[in-house]
Amino acid sequence: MEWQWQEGLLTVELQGPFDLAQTLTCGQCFRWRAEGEGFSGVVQGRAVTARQAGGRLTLSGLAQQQIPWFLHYFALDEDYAALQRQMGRSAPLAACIAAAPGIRVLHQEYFEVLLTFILSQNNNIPRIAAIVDRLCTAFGRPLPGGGFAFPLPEALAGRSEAELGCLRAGWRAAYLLDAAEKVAGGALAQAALDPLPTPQARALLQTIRGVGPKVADCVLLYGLGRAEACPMDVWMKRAMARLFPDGLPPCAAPCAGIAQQYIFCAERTRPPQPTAARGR
DNA sequence: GACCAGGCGTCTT
DNA sequence: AAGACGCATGGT
Repeated sequence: MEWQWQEGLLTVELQGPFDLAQTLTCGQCFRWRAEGEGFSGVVQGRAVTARQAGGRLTLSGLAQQQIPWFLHYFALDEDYAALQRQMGRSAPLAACIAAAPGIRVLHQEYFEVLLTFILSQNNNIPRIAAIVDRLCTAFGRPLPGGGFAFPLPEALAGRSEAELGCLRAGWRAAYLLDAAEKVAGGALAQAALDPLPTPQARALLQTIRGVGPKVADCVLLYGLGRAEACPMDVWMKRAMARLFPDGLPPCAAPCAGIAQQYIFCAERTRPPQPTAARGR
């Protein structure tokens, strides 16, 4: 894709479907906030602003050498037009894509995804975001332009549950500590997971306390770039069963997690179904 | 007050 | 293997 770097501002000419707002508000990330015409967030230890105007995305706050990383972060190096053509061979899936065709599955930072989705269990999105904010404020490096980086594993490893009390994360605090310790210790460092086939990586992730099948697949999909990983909670299983009584179609299997993201968003915004007329 | 929220660990059958 | 239950917190 074409891009231009000028005075700290990255301008990308978008190819294929892309919608910044859909991408940042579809429940896959927790650190972006709508601000004015665009969004602001902290990624890769940089306070970044993003703004879309039609077929053009502009980013500020990043360093020049981070350009390729950020293009990959927004999945701008992937052919989503082709991906959607492929998935759209299934009619119900095509309908889900049509509900939010501009979604892209971000390539987020592994440790951040691990912790934020541990926090997501039996929780709601606004509160997850609030806890993540407090986590960064309390344990993240302060950034020049204000705000805080996401904490390093080492900044949390060895802390006590009492020290995490300020997060008001409840019983999830103990899970954060176990995750941080295993990542900092190397056993669950990204370098240990990247070489593994997805099933083995999934099993290793689940050795962290508080990481079950759902959180593990969120980490695989959002944090480790495994597009085939498909987070399934009970709500999602019900939606899948209704939309795909014969199972997810083969055209979606290699990118089941990406398909799942369209389904999640389409279902979440689905208008209440008219119930059968009831006498009264 | 009851119920719910992108679950998981533990304890029962 | 599958189901019930509690978990801490905050919002309807």
